[in-house]
Amino acid sequence: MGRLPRFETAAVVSSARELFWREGYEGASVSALQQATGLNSSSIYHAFGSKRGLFDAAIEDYLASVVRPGLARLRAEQVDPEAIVDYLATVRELVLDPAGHTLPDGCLLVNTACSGIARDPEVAAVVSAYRSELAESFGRGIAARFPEASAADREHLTRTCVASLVAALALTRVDGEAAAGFLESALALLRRPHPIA
Amino acid sequence: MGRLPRFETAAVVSSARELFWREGYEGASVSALQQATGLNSSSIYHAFGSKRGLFDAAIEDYLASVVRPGLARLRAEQVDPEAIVDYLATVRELVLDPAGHTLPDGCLLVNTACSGIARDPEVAAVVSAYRSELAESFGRGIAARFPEASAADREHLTRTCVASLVAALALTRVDGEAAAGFLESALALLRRPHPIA
DNA sequence: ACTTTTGTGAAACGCTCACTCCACTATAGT
DNA sequence: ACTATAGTGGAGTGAGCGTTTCACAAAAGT
Repeated sequence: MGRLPRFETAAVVSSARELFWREGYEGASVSALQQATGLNSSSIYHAFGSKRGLFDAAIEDYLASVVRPGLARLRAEQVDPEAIVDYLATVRELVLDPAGHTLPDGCLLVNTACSGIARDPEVAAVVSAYRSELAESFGRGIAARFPEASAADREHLTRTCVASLVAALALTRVDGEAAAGFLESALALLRRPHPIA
Repeated sequence: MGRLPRFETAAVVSSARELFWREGYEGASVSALQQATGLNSSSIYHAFGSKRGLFDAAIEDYLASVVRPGLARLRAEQVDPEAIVDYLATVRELVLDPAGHTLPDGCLLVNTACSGIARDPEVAAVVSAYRSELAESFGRGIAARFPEASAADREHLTRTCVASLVAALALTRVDGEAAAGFLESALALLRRPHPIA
């Protein structure tokens, strides 16, 4: 019953996600969100309650449409020993793109962690869960690559790889070469025969 | 000639630096800066030209008063082989502080890199130079610790340590334990007898 | 056909933003 | 003492912020 919406929620959230990714939560004004989504503010507030509600939806969409597809091979039942290397090498290519068209704004969630809204406990929990998810996926990739290593060594290597990724995404905007360097050195660790001497 | 200022520039910039660190460039409003510094807006604009001018001064002060003193032992002529370990261990303690009173907001420059103002080329250059400065200092610490390692190995280890620091500072706000974990794993690399097997 | 429910459009809300203006005060040089 | 210069206080600028309101449009259930 009632009038049908003239928009597709998925497309709206996807547009909002792009804007938040580019401009950050504080930097994406509601009027810019109106332009990006094609909805006017009354529809936005009707559908999502607040700018914050749309942001939450955009984060969910980011995880579902950007993060998890990228991690798919690391989340599979059988993990390819090359999967973790391929993942980091792919991100390295993206941040190195000279035109900067592919991954110009780093990671929506890393950017969020460094912004004021990260003081909101719910937002902090989402970013923290994202880091856990990265760590779990990377851990599986590293276990597949170094099956004979100790759990402690794999744990350290996993955290180092996650740190290299987070740092690369944090600095993509200001220095793509440096970001690629972080990933290159993480790859160097993964290309050794054993994780720890 | 002319009336003398009723404030000390150093104290004003230091207060502004704290506010920008806590709230970010966009998040620190001019009226909040008035409260923090004790100056009213006309004095701020007279002395610094713009909010952005005060921000630039705050960044300079951050480098001079926070970053470089911390790196002092790594910038000395003779670098202690323990200096790089001590540095990372100290940061680890700071981000782990349960009350979060010591380093609650990560790094002013990392936060800046993840915000909208990082698209300004001058700001990007300052953050990029900060990363270079970190890398050079860490490189010296690692050369002192692993004098017999190859240049390539030291380079990789340096970048991995810088990445671990940057990632820890990026996530301090949302997950201090995870930030400490990044540093812990970097320390594990440094505590091995040789950087690469 | 009519009621009920829901989405839409446009205008406006009070508020804060970065910034400016100007009269006034205070000092240094002459 | 006077002039030139520079800092201060306070009110005010227009623009933009997130959000709300409300009359109206459109579709589902009876």
